Amino acid sequence: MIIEKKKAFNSFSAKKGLRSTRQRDIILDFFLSTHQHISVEELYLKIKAIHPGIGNATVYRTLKLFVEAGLAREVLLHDGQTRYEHIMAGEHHDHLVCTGCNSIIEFENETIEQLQNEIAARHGFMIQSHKMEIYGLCASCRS
Amino acid sequence: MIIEKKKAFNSFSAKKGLRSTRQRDIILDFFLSTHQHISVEELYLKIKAIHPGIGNATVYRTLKLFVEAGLAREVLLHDGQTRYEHIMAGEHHDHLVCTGCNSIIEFENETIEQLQNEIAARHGFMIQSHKMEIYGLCASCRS
DNA sequence: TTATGTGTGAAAATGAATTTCAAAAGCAAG
DNA sequence: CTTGCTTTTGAAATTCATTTTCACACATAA
Ligand SMILES: [Mn+2]
Ligand SMILES: [Mn+2]
Ligand SMILES: [Zn+2]
Ligand SMILES: [Zn+2]
Repeated sequence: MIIEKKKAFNSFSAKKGLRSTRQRDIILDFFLSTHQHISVEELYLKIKAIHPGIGNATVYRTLKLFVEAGLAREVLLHDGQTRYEHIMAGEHHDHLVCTGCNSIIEFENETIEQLQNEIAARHGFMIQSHKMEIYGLCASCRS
Repeated sequence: MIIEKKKAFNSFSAKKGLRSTRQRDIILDFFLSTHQHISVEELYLKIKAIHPGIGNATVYRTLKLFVEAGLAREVLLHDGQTRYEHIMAGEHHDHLVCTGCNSIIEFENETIEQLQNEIAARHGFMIQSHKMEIYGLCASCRS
């Protein structure tokens, strides 16, 4: 929920001693109103259309704060741009990425996550995060 | 085996009508003699130390040929550089990446691959490739 | 309101990767 | 071998996402 995310960012800011600024509010509003997996440039252009004063450096800086605050996750696909998606606390999903139309299908699989834990344990490895991307052709691009 | 990879690259070159050049031979030798997950810049510097005439553009170009030929795979971790690793035909593995010391542990898990197939099938998706990276701390970095 | 340090935007800088282009090298035909 | 045509190469320039710089604007506490 959007209001909860705003609250989450406010408490993150407070805890970190960050100041509350008009720009961060705007960037958060726009980010929360977008679809998933938006690139920084795309988000910047949307914002600039309405708020021409906002600079791209601020958008870059602020998206990193969102990641730190746990509201966003970096998604690196295979175009040269860093993308961000919304996450809710404790939520996780992985991606089917269509190499034909660049669409993305999200999925969760508890069994895989469990197997990952076993693999890590077997190597004395402590998991912090993971990513899994399956590349191929989506149903419409196959036909 | 190194000789087999050279043969594989030769037949790829022949099939594609590529010329056989001293530079490509050198780059292939150096690539095959490196450890896994080397960045283009790293490989270029190693080569340049012995063959100062070789340019980095050629190294970039040639590594892409190796991927096309099926000898190498691109590995994108979270430093800003593209890395390449050796692959044998039909082989696949995934990575545990230590965020402490940047070391990489490789693993294979048939059950996960199977589950990936099921997930893809469920979405009418035809898999071409996939990647899975688990980030965290390796055994030595934990202590 | 003022003082202090943080945040911002424009512009410059960075750095990986790609492109350009003239010169060099491979290769097939003669 | 030589010739002629084409691909490949290296140096330098270019691209493009991202980061940094720095002067100025702004948030906040006193
Ligand atoms: Mn997603
Ligand atoms: Mn590997
Ligand atoms: Zn598609
Ligand atoms: Zn480690």
